[in-house]
Amino acid sequence: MPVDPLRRYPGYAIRRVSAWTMAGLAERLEEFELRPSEASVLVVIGENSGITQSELGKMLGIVSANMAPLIARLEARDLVARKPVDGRSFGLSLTRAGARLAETAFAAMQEHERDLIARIPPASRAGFVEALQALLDELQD
Amino acid sequence: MPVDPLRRYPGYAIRRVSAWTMAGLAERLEEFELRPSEASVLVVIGENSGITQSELGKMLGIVSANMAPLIARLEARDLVARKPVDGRSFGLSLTRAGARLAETAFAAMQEHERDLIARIPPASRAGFVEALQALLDELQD
DNA sequence: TATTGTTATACTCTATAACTATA
DNA sequence: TATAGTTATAGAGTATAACAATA
Repeated sequence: MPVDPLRRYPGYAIRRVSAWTMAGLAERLEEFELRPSEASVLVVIGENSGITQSELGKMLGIVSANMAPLIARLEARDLVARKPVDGRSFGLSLTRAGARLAETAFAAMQEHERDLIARIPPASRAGFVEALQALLDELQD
Repeated sequence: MPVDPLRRYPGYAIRRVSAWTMAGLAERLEEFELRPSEASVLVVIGENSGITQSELGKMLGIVSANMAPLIARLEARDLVARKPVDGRSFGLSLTRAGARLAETAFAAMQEHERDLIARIPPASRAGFVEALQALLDELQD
């Protein structure tokens, strides 16, 4: 009987869908003992060996204050190595174990993405992806 | 020079866009001293006077353990009134001040939604909204 | 037994401020 | 002065467990 006055608003829908899909991804990554943010960091380092923390943070929208302990955890697990590039910044790279885990985690993430897309009516998939890309471009600044 | 391997994935894009738009909404609601979750609760109660906490939580995806303190805060500010409907549940309604604030906050939320839509290329808006509705329907269970 | 609401607690993501060290 | 990174702290949303009271 109750009426939901917010359902029709895309911003509200994004919020709900995001929370839902992130919970699903977190569950999927649990077996690797990786949070979503940690998995995305591993994948990005794997594709950009030598990237610095600040570059990584800029790409993923993670402020440096949060990046520091995140990288520290991955380094403590011997998944990521840090080598000074100058006196104040580090080049990040994956260890053997890190590269292996990044690949497995990325596969899980891609499977998760496929499951998500599969739930969208085919006719609206293209517009959905285009709109998200446009919004993501907006926030790249 | 660095390459972002995640940009093209809609699930990842949803996560980033959600965080961004929610931060914008939170900023917009700051002048009313309302969090996004509190504002949405006010609006839903306004449209469904007498709704119980459990019904409200089911609609908005808020578990009862988190609904309790949220409602308590709104009641303490004299925005929401609780009347027992039976020995264990309460019917929620807005006070005069609550109704006034709900209306103002809803207007701000709608303005925020308009700004979001305006950033989407017109050609992909329909698909975007349709896809989100389909996903929201999925998670209604 | 199931439902409603509460309390306590914890996790994740996000953010700001203050700081050190280096460019 | 500006940049890279660190530490401490806080806010917001989400979640589970344990519980009391009621249906």
